[in-house]
Formats: sequence, C-alpha cells, structure tokens
Amino acid sequence: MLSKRAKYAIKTILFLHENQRHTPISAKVISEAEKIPYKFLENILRDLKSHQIVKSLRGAEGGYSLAKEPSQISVSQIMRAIDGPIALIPCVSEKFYEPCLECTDEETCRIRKLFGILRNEMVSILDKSITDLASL
Amino acid sequence: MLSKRAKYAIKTILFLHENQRHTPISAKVISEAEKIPYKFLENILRDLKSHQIVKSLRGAEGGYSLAKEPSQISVSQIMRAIDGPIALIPCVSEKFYEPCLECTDEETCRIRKLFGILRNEMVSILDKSITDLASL
DNA sequence: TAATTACCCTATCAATTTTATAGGGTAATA
DNA sequence: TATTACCCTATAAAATTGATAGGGTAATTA
Repeated sequence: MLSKRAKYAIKTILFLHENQRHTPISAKVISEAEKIPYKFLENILRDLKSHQIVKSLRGAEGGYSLAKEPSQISVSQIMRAIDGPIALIPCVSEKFYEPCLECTDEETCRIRKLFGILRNEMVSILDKSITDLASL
Repeated sequence: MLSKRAKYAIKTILFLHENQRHTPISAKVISEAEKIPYKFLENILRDLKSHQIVKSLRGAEGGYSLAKEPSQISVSQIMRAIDGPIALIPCVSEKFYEPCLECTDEETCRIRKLFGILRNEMVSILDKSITDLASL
C-alpha cells in the first residue's frame, strides 16, 4: 500500500502544478489546502527537494515550486523519493536493489521472474508524468 | 513490499506443489525445508486453509496438501489471503474496497485512475498460476 | 485404548515502521 | 529590523510486522 507520506507528496506536487504562478507557494498554503499537518509536510518537502523534484526560495514571499517541467515529473519519481522501491521484492528493484536475505540463489529463485515482470509493468505505468494524469 | 508472511506462504505452496505425493506433508517438514519458524508457519497455514488454498489431514501421517489443482492456484490468491489487497490505494481495490479517508470525491480524485490502471495490470500478472512460474 | 503425531487457538511480545509533534535555528526579504 | 519561511534534530504515540509460548483437540497407528 502507498504510504500516507507518499500520498501527501503526490498531492503536494499536483497542487504546485495546478497553482503555478510567478511566485513560489508557501508550505503553509499547501498544508491548509491539502490538509497536511504542517510539520509533517515540511519533512516531506525536504525529501522532495533533495531529490530535485521541487525547489525552494527563502524569505518573505518565499515558498516552493516545481524544480522541472511538469511533463518531466513522474509519479514513480515521487514514490521513489518518499517510499523507496516500486518493486515488491528488493532483489528485482532497479534503483534500490538488495539481495533477498533468505534467498540463496537468485537464478533458481522460483518467484523472482514473476516479480521482475511485475516490477517492469508497474514502472511503465507509474512513469507517466503528472501532466498525463488528466488525460487518463 | 511483499511481507515475509506472504513470501513464506508462496514458498509453502510451491513446496507442496513440487513435493506432491499420496500422503500429506507435515508442517514440520515444510518448516525445516523452507526455513520458516514452525509456529509462524502454523499461523500462515491456517490462513491458507481458511481460504481453501490448502487442505489438511489430522493425526499421525497427517499434514497439508493443495486444496485444488495447481493450475487453479494463482499468486494473487495467495497474496490476498495473507496480505490483503493487491491495489496500492484501497479505493481501487476490487476484493478489499474501502474509500480513502482523506478523499472527498472519487470521481475527481487526481490519482485514482492511474492507480486503478496499475491495479488491473498488477492483477493480470499476479493471476498467473503456480504452474506458470516455471515457464517464465 | 494408549501413545503419538499433527492440527487448532489465544495470548503475548519485541522490533520496526509509520505518522505526527515540538522547538528552536538560520536565511532572506519587505 | 521585524517578519516570514525554510532547515534541522529529537522525540513519541500508534500501528504493523515478525516471532514465540503454551496448551488444547482431533485422528491415526500400534
């Protein structure tokens, strides 16, 4: 299941996308509009910023804005930044690969192929950009 | 991520499948062969049985066996029996539908469609039976 | 029918993850 | 220089996950 953090993150990005202006949008505004606890949101924004999905500007009239073209921001990027791997088992993850502890041999693992296929299919869907969401 | 319980469950089913005999296989044998803590396995087997994926026979020489044809047992069935929904958000789950608490209107929800498509695609892959696994 | 083997049920628990809160510090702008 | 907003660390309640414990019940074999 998607974590609440990831859901909040996606909502935040969509909010920034739908309310793009010349000036950035403050965390407080996002927090109230999307009903995300303020301090929790700050923490999420920090992750989104460190992954170059949003950028920030300090000071009065400061706030957050998207760090790149909306068409270049995918749902998978957001999910990875917040929750980590898309894959359901670590040994088929591309960006967060880890061997399965209890698995002695990946070649002969009976479930690895299926979950590899699953991962690829999930990624191909989640790679859609946030501008694509409207036209599904 | 797949829970350890679900991984154990899949391994259990595959073990039963690969070691089909006329007599059932005891939990103890499965536990040792697949390195699953005995009492933990008992608990998993209970769920698998209540979902009619395995059946059991009591007494000396008793144990577990598959409750139906291997070709009729899918990975998705096992996952649902153990972990619940396949979908990443509850409002697009078919077997475990629940409204998203923070979502006021499913029709206008900006992420619902994408995760609905994702769910369908995941299910279509996970619906493969345990006999299909070998030929991927 | 007694001993054995294996399934069944409930309770408990430690570890981890998730969700959230608190408080103060730093940088930039009006 | 006051204000606004971002930055950082610590803490903690709640939920989930993974596992253990112990005894009870049913069925088979000798």
